[in-house]
Amino acid sequence: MAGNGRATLEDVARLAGVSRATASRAVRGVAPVSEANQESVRRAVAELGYVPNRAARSLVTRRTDTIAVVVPEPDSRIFSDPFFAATVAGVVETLEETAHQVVLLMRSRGGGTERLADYLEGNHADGVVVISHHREDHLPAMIGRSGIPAAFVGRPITTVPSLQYADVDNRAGGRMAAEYLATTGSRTVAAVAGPLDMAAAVDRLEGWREGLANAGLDNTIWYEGDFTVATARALAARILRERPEVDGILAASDLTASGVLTALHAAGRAVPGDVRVVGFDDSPVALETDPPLTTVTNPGRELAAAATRMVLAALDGRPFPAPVILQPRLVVRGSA
Amino acid sequence: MAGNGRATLEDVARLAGVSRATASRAVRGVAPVSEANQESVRRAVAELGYVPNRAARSLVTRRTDTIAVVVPEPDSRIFSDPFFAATVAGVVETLEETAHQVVLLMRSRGGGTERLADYLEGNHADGVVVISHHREDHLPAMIGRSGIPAAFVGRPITTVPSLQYADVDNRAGGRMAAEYLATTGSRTVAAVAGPLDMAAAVDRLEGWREGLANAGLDNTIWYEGDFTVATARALAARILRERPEVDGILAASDLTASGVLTALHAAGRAVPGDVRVVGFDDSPVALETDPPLTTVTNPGRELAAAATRMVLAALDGRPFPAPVILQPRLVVRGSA
DNA sequence: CTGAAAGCGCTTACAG
DNA sequence: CTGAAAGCGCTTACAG
Repeated sequence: MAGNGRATLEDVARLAGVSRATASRAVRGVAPVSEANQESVRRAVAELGYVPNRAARSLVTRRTDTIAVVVPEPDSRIFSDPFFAATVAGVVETLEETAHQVVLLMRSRGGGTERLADYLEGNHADGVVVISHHREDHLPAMIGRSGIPAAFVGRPITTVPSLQYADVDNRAGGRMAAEYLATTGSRTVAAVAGPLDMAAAVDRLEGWREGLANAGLDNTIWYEGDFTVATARALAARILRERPEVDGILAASDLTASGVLTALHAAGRAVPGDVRVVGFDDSPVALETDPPLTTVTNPGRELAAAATRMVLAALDGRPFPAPVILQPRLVVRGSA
Repeated sequence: MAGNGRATLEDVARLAGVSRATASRAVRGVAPVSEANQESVRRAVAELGYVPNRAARSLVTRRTDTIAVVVPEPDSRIFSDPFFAATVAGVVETLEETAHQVVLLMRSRGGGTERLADYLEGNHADGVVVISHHREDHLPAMIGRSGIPAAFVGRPITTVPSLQYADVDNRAGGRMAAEYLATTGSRTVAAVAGPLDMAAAVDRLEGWREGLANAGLDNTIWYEGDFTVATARALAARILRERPEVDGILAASDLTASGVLTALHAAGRAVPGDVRVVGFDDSPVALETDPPLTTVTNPGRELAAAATRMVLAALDGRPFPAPVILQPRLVVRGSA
């Protein structure tokens, strides 16, 4: 056994009475190796508690068996949004099955995205899944330059050909939400959008406006937010001041909707009696608010799993032909 | 240059006109190497865009320059708690400076913690920071067995000698919260605890009960929760049913408190008029509720940074002598 | 189906 | 301060 107490493939081979090459093949389960040798190697591995040395393997295979999850957000609060939490879980779960390790890359506080670029260009990961991408992080270009297999959770806001992603049809979702409010009685509908440097925010806003226009309602009352509760509250309060006649509010996320609800409560407006509210995400938050949220589905876990599988596919040399777009559903609960 | 287009140390050495050994020393910035050679290596590195191969380095140094963040939770919703989000950010930030990569290890859904054990015992990481640890994950024992340098964010619930951790003094924090309610007028105080398989929940509950006893109040009205909003709501509703005379509620976290607030609103109880509420964490949530929360500080980011530095110190062979315990403060806002 | 040999890209005694 | 050489622990043609 090696000096430091950890068994090497050499030890396994010796104990099993085979060559290192055969031991290597048996350990990895790649043909061809006789049943008898397979068995003795298996036994030797168990007895020695052998675990392959990742670095040694990586050095020759030129793969790191590492996928980076890139969260180009300077602010950790992003995690507090259940959508992103689900997203991270989706990546981790999918990669568990393939024995890839998941490296977490965040944007440094106050810093830019250079560190991300260095990491990616350093070939430290085989592939990357990008979560929560904003226009000015320039991730699509950076990734294109590095040539690393990648997929985005959510459409990249910069259109780059060949860039893979998985997304929900946010525009259709927005349309559904708006048309629902319109067809069930709301006459004056305002919207609290997400940050317009993110594709999801842009697409939902477009969908809302389309839906309201289709229903013959004014679609010009909207405010740009940032997916946080605090901003949503402030904007909702402002809406009530500036447009007291509003009887419906479209929120860019469930977290946004919960902020809207708080503002409505504080102003003494009943929900859904006076003002009806529709969220987006169908996250656990939708069940925790009072009343529970009518919202649009946006399955973060599945989207992340799909994006991860895209990266895995690219690594296998069989890239996906097209983005994965999931159709959203409207879930009606108490808020509208 | 290497066949695959990436420069190796060999290429750098050749271009700089030095040996590989000298190039290696210059790249790492370890003495001794002459100024002239330092400069030519620097130039060669820049020209070739050289980045050291992590695997090759790791193979000889026997370090991976990787720290694992272990989140032994089967449920990704844990991330949605701003405290944990802050904690992850604290680790990532601290490790940015040292060029360690951060591997994210979660417990598999429905599965146990064997995968975590395999990973740790496989020497894939140099050290580990544990976040959100429960009694039955057996992480302290597992880590003891593997011998890997580790630190917990939050006191491990199983007392193991030499185990390092950073925590806030949860008991003192609980006491402060309870005594504050008692000395400012609450007569019947109930508590919504966290899950009692976590040390933070146990310690806060003890602190509350001590504080209430010190003030001569009944300290037997408490319910075990799980740090989620939904459970907190249900328990608060139950408290109002079973103990309608309650005029103060101690919540195990800000998220818990927000659930309590929702239940109180739904029941038509004014806060702080009828019932006063104190949270724990002083997270962003405390500013988002209505009214904003009176709460106890629990700086997740700093605790995580401290735990991370403990691991780093252990890797340098200078382990911390004792756990880091931060003193909490009570922050008075609108809810009590 | 199997093994001897080369080689992945580094770091680190060692000798000078 | 510098360089030649060994070696970290694997995988992979290649030949048999």
